[in-house]
Amino acid sequence: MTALDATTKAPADIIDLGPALSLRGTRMHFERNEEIFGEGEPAEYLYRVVSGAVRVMRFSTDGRRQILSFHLPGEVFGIELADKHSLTAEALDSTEVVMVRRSLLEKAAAEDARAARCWLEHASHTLDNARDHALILGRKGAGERVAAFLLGISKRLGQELDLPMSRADIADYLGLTIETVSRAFTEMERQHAIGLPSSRHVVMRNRSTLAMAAA
Amino acid sequence: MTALDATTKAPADIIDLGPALSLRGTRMHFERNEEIFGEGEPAEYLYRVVSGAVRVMRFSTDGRRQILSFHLPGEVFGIELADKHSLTAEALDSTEVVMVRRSLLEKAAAEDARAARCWLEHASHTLDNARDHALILGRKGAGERVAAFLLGISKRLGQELDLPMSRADIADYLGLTIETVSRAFTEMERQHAIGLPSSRHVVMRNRSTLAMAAA
DNA sequence: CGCTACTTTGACGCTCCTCAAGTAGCGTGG
DNA sequence: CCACGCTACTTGAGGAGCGTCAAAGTAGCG
Repeated sequence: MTALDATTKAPADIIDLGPALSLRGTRMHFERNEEIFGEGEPAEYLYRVVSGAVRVMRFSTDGRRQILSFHLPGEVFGIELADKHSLTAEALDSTEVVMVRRSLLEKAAAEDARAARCWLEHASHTLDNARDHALILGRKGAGERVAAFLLGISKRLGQELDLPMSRADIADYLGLTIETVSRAFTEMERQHAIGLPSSRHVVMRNRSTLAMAAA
Repeated sequence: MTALDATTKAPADIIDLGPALSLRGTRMHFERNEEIFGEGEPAEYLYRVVSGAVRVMRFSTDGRRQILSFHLPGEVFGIELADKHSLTAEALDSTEVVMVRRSLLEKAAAEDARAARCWLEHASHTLDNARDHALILGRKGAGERVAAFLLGISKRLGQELDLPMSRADIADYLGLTIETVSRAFTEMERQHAIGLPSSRHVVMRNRSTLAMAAA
C-alpha cells in the first residue's frame, strides 16, 4: 500500500502498520507550524498523516535544529517505545492526522506476535532511513545532499510536485544553510535537471542527472 | 546489566537482549580489519562483542565510507530484520564475538511477546543513537564532534581508555578528515581537557570542558 | 634496525557559511 | 483594485572552517 493509496483508499481514521496491525484512532487537525508533540512530553499517541505534512526534529542544547524526517500523507510517525518523546513534531502546513493511543499498540503487540513484528518492521525501516541520512550528512557535499533530497521526495510525491517545506526546513534536514540550498536549486535548474516554475513547485526533468549528482 | 558486566559476568556464549531474551550461540574470532558481515550478504546471525571492538558502516556508491557505530565488549550488533545486511561490519582489532542464528531470535520473538519487546527495545536504542548521530553530523563543528565522540566513548570505557579505533575510523564516524580529527585532539590536550600520553591512549581530564565544547 | 602504517603539523585552497541587499509572492486593509 | 507589509526566497561579496596536499615525526613489528 503506497502513500498515495493511503490517502485515497484507506479508511480515514485507521493506522495500518501492516497486514496484522490496524488500529482505530481519532482525527485531529494542526495549523501550520503547530506542535504535534514535543521533546519530553509523555508519548501517548502514534500518528499517521492524512493530509498536509509533518517535520520531525531534534534540538541541540544550544538550540540548533536537525530535522530527522519529513512525513507525507499516508506515512506514520511518532511511534516511540519510551514513555517520553525524545523528538519534536510540527505541522509544515495545515495538516490532518489520525492519532492512536500508544496503549492500543502495546496491547496489540503483547497479544499478537505478528502485530509486534509489524511494529518491528516499521522501526527497521525508520532505522534504515536514518542510516542513509547519516551517510548524506557525513559524507556528501551540498549539491549531492540537495539532489538526494529531491530524489527522495519525488519518489513519494511524483515527477511534478509542490514542496510542503520551506528552504529553511530543507536546510535543517540536510545540515546546510538556506542560502546554500537555494543556490543548489538554482544551479540544478540551470542544468535542466529540474524545473522551478515557482520556488515550491518542482518538476523533475532529468532524473539521471540528479542521480549522478547525488553520487 | 552494563557493558562491563557482560564481559566479566555473563556466560561467554550467550547473547542477552534483556530479561526475557537470552540466546545461546557460538564464539568466533576475527582478525584486525577482517569483515564480520558485508552489505548484501544474507543476514544469518546477530552478534555480541566479547573482546576487541567492531565498526559498522555504510558506503556510498562511489566508495565513501560512513561509520555508523562502534561496538565495544558486551554490546550487540548486526540485528537486522531484513534477510540481507544493508551494512558492513569489521573487526577494529583482534576480536572475539558470540554469534547467534537469527532464526533463534525470530522463533523467540514469535513465541514470547516479552522477547519481541526486548528486540524492539534494542531497535529503539539503536534508533535513538542514530538520531543523536544525525544531529552531530548535521549541525556541529569539528571540535564539537570530536568532543561528543570522546564523551560517548568514555562513558563506555571509563575516564582513562585505549581507543580501539584509528583516527581514520573516528574521521569516518564524525564526517571529518584524519587531519581535522588529529588537530582537534591536539587542541583539546593543549586546553587540558584531555591527556594524550600516546595517540590511542586518552585520559579525560576535564569532562565539563568537553561537555561545553560539545554544546 | 629498518620497514610500514599511523599520526602530527604546516601551508594553501575550496566549499560553504555569514552578512547584506534586493526580489517575489501573498494576505490585509485602504 | 492597488498599496502596503510581511515572509520567503534569491543573489552577491567576503570570510571562516575544514579539506587537500605535502612532509616530517612516531610507534609497532619483522
